[in-house]
Amino acid sequence: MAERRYEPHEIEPRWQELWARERTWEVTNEPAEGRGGPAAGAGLAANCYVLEMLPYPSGEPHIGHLKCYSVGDAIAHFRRRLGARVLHPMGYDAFGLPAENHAIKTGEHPRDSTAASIASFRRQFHSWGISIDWSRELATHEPSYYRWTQWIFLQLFEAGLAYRKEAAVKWCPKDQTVLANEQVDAEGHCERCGALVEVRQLEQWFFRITDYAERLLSDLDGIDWPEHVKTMQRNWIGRSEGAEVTFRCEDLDPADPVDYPVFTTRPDTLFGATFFVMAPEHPDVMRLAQGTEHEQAVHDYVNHALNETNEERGNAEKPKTGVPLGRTVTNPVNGERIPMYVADYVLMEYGTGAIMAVPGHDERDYAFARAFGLPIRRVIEGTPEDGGDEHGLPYAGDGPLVNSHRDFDGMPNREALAAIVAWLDREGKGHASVNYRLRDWLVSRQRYWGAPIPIVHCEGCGMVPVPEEQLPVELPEIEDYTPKGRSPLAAAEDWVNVKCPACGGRARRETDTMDTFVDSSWYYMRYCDARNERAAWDQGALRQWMPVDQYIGGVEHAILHLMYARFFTKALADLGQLDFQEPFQALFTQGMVTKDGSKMSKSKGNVVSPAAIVERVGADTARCYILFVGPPDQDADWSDKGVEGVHRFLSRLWRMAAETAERAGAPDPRFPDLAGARGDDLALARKTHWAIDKVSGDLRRFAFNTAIAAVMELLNDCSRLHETVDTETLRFALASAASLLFPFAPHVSADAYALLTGERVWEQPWPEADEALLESDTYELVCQVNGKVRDRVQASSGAGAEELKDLCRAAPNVIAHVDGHEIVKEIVVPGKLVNLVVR
RNA sequence: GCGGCGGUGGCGGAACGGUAGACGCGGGGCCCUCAAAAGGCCCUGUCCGCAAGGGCGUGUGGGUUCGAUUCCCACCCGCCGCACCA
Repeated sequence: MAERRYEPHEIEPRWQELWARERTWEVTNEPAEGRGGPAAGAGLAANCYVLEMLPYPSGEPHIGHLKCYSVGDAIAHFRRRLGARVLHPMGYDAFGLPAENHAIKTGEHPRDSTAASIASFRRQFHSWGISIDWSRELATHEPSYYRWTQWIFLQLFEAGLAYRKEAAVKWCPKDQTVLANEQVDAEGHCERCGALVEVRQLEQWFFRITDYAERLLSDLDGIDWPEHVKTMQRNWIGRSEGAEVTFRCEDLDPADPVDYPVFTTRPDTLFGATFFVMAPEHPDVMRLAQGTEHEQAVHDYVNHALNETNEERGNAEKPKTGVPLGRTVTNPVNGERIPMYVADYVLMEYGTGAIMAVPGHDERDYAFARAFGLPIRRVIEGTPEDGGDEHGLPYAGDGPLVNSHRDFDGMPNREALAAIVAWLDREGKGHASVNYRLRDWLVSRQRYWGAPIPIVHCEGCGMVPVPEEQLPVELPEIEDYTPKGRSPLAAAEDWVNVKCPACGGRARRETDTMDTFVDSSWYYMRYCDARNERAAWDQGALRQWMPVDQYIGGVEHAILHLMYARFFTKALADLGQLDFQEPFQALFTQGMVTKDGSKMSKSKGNVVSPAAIVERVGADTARCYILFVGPPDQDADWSDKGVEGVHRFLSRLWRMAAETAERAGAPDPRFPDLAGARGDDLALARKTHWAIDKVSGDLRRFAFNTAIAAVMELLNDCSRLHETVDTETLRFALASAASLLFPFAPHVSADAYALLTGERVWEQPWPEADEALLESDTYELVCQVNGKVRDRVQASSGAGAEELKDLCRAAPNVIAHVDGHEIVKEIVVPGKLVNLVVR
């Protein structure tokens, strides 16, 4: 027999070419009925949408991409072979800062460097053999795509969900540009030039995601996402129940008092409020201090606070600072006049930017009161073991009210809370209220490489949307990508100066571009109808595929991308553009791939390049290894030795398949009936069916590592028994191994399967385990004495409880351990064990 | 501080409340070979023992149970997210 070698570099391109030539993985938008298939019976939707998060094309794909698409491809293949028509597309999130920074440095147009990266990604995805429907490929920087990004912006604008307002934003004085939060390091330096970042008040575009806070929160209950991702989203939305309470200030003009609402989660402690604090950014702070002895101090304090970095200001450990405003407000529940302060521990962006301070029952207010010598009043009774100072304050627990009002004193605080809110409501001094931590999404960027915001500023008409038929507003060609205090687009004078679409008068284009998260908030819908030139999508096309059945990506997108995409879906559904509420029915988050225990990075020199691995051992080995190394939702450490082990396994599988095919003569699509097999043939048939059962179950729960291990076990049995079993039995076992491994290692599996059967494995239905062969007529009964294993004996599968007890009592080593003791109890677990409890 | 995830051999990791350590890596031995590479076979938690067998073992301490890596309580350690959120 000729020596046969596993040659991935011959096998892999051969199958890739066939799949490309026959467009094997393309699906049309025809309704599913015509296709039938076993899907309906299996309870699976006949149409199934499997999607991995689209890559940001920068340089070459890294090992994290390999993991993500290996997971997604395994699921896509499995669903297909269960009978579903699977949509599995690919695209590129092509706008963004790295390409722009590269352009600033080298002068190369971002479009050119992006095109080069996309070509590299596309080439590698082909070389990995990922089953992609390439007919739907898209890139977010193409005018044919961002035309519809702009269209969606206009939908939101017209619905009042996109708006402009002044906001405090991060500003780099050296680069003369606004920075996104993520471009500022922990110490408050600009990521690119290292200059200290400032805060500036500038007009910016926002999406009104806060309108959707409640639905974004409650709809989490209906989707199949990992619990930790849901928790992160819940925390980010940060819902708090409480009350809004109005404090009145009559100091400026008694005839024209000003009302300051505050949000509190503890209206039950209202009687304990002994001062009032405003955030430094609060618009009234300077007006209030004006003319008082504190005016200069307030001015200095506010300026200092605004220039502090988040890091400095956000530190809860730092001592409380602040300045009196020299004014008072009236506590609505008892008419007390309490002093006003400005302090940086109050945040403008949460609640109303002002708080009532209850030092007796809030740690921060307590610290402030201590530092400023303000009165501290207990209004809820605690117990001595609650801790705190010599008076047991601050006390955050529950208890009856004291020192409040005769109507409420003695009442448990939770009850009092409701009663006080009801009273405030009746008096018109407050009402129950819900507050969210979530803030509106700032979407404008003073950057070149993004989708232009399709708005025209007219001297007469104000903000005018660009008419739909004029979309896309294409990016102008410019020479200099460096921002200079305004968007680089502003330099393209010919482009900026336009006629107002409404009145025909002089107008200027909006020069800001959109945050790249806008582009990626709707791409999954575009795939459903990627070549539509008349609309972003056809609703009928969406109905066939959406929502995504299985979404796959890294946890780093747990909050932003996944929240924004959910917001888009809900907003567009409200606008009648879709008829579903959630974009991703199920989510799987894959863990990171590390090397030597730490994140791969160029500076550490521990980067594993997928291209180099594929070059050395082939794509099947690389894909299989990354899924075998551990549970895919957990982090995994890359080991070159481990890769070799998987390569040996695939090599053995292919070689044995080739040898067995030769021994069997011609390939044959039929398998022998092994129901009546005996001896080793029966053992191997059983192992095969065990593996089918195991891999099927493991695939459903994303346990790819144990699925691959099961095929390894099957192959180990094949080599152990290959000389004693019938060739046909071996052929069945090996073909099954190839069939089960196909979702993970498609090329070698397709090749082995074809050698043995002459068939295309991806056209075969997923194998089904034969119940009869999963059962065995005897098994090893574990015999325990007092819970410790003392012996093992053969028992027949049909044996009853009494028979099993007898077997156990008769086991030699059981006899030795029972000797001299009394059996007080006998536990029988049929099919497993007998436990004798002795005394 | 709050929330989440995790802690099992030399290593990555397996284990519906029922034989702890599947599978792989590493290590040891052997076969094939003039030799090597490749491949194949066997052993491999730990301690005692020639063996049969036994003791100990899933971060720590308790609990529930005939039986706990698994369930409950209290801690310790590590990683991730959020954090002066009123």
